[in-house]
Amino acid sequence: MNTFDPTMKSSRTLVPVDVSTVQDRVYQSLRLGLLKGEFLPGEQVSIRALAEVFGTSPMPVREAVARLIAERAIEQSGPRTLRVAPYIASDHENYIRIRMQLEGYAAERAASAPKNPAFIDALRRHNDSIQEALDVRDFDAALAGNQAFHFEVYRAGGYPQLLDIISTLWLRTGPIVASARKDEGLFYRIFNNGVRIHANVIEAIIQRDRAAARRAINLDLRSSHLSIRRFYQRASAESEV
Amino acid sequence: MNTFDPTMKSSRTLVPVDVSTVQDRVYQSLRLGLLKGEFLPGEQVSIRALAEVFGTSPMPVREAVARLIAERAIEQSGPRTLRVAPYIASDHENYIRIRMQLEGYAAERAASAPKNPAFIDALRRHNDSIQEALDVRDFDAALAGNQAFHFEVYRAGGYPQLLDIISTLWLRTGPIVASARKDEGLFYRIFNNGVRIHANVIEAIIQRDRAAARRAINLDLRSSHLSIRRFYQRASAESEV
DNA sequence: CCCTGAGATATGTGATCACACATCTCAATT
DNA sequence: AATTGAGATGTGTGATCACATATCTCAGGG
Repeated sequence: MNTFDPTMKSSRTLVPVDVSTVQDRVYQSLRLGLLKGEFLPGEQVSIRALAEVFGTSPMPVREAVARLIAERAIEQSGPRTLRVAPYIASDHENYIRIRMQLEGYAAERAASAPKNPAFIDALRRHNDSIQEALDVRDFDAALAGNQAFHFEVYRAGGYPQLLDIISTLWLRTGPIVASARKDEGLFYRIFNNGVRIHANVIEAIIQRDRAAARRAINLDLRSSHLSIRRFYQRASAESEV
Repeated sequence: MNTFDPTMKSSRTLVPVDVSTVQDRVYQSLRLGLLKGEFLPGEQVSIRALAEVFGTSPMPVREAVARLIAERAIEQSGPRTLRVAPYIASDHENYIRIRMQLEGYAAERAASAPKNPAFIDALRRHNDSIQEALDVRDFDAALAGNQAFHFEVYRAGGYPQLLDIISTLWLRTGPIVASARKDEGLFYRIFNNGVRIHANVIEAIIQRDRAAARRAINLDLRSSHLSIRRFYQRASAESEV
């Protein structure tokens, strides 16, 4: 009798189906939304409301939110209230310090990793895409390009575990950076400055200069941090008037 | 009419009651169990079984486990199976590298932080407690002493966010280190060696020598890592016989 | 005018049920 | 003897319900 031969599958069009769970997809969706700046720092979120948006029961959202709480991207601000991690100047500065350690380390390793021409091309392409996005005031694309550039570097220098931790840290600071869009001038300055610094990162990697690569990445983090801090200082000063 | 004056509470015995949720307590309990080595790396866990142990419904355990999954302390090894993160040599080495960056950084900062006599005393006391525990072969106490020593250092040099991330990393490597108890000789050697290295850490902190503090902490991590790797290599070689 | 407290509303939390499915056991088939 | 597949069992997953309580609104009393 003819039986199904799994080794034949390459000659068929059958392909593995998606086996992910609802909570996984909700989690990924929330994660992406946080990175894209669709949530404001400190914004209150509700499990039921999110469930309605996703068209699911509250159950999968609960699980996804529990994971985001563990990653400190969402926090419990009261006994029965959840919110996106707010901007707190001192906390944010501390996170930047940690990111400088880890992302600087990853950049160092990227600089000393075996060179690959396609890799350098990719870095240039990502950096150019930021500039192009800025030219047409497409801030979503600028954010995406910035993220792509950084993770291209870290992927080259980091192992999966390092990348994973760095991702978690981006998840925490993501809404904060993204909220800089509120001030178009500020946003433009941050990322315009970033493009120049990224060029230094690329140069350091080409030269295999570990220390310079770390310095450049750290400068990128620090300078955008300072701009954002000024932004929030000004914003809180205005709100007090 | 006499009304209740909350400012009087200091003269009464009334004290805030525990408002933590069940899932919080379950989470803390699981976390402590992982750090104390009550779970083996790769050990399968079941939500329902844990719920029965805790005397709750599966619900709070689900939430707690979701958080531990996000912290990579527990992982989904299959569609409907959960297990404690197993020992995988290359993964563990990567985590050690990350820990060297972060814990080394925290140690550096501890060395340059303003000196406090009570702090040095606490370090010595913790380190002595490890030695005393080893003398009577009390491995639980040795593990606890080691953890207390390290976090005393990190608390002095780290801010809450750094401490938090380091804690998460300990949660992942906790069961692995704790499992070294299976080989009493190995365990004794690791921690006996650790006590000597800790003395160097203390000395570096007293001397305010940042580089030496980082080196000593990194040596501690690396040497115990190498011992554990040998332990697992031997164990897997035996199991193949 | 300020404070109190009742009532309405919305929230996370926990329990319970139903379900799909991975895994194992073991007898029937080839 | 090896392989198949039915059945039992245990698992995470998702939906639903019940509940305590935080927050807000607003009328009543000081």
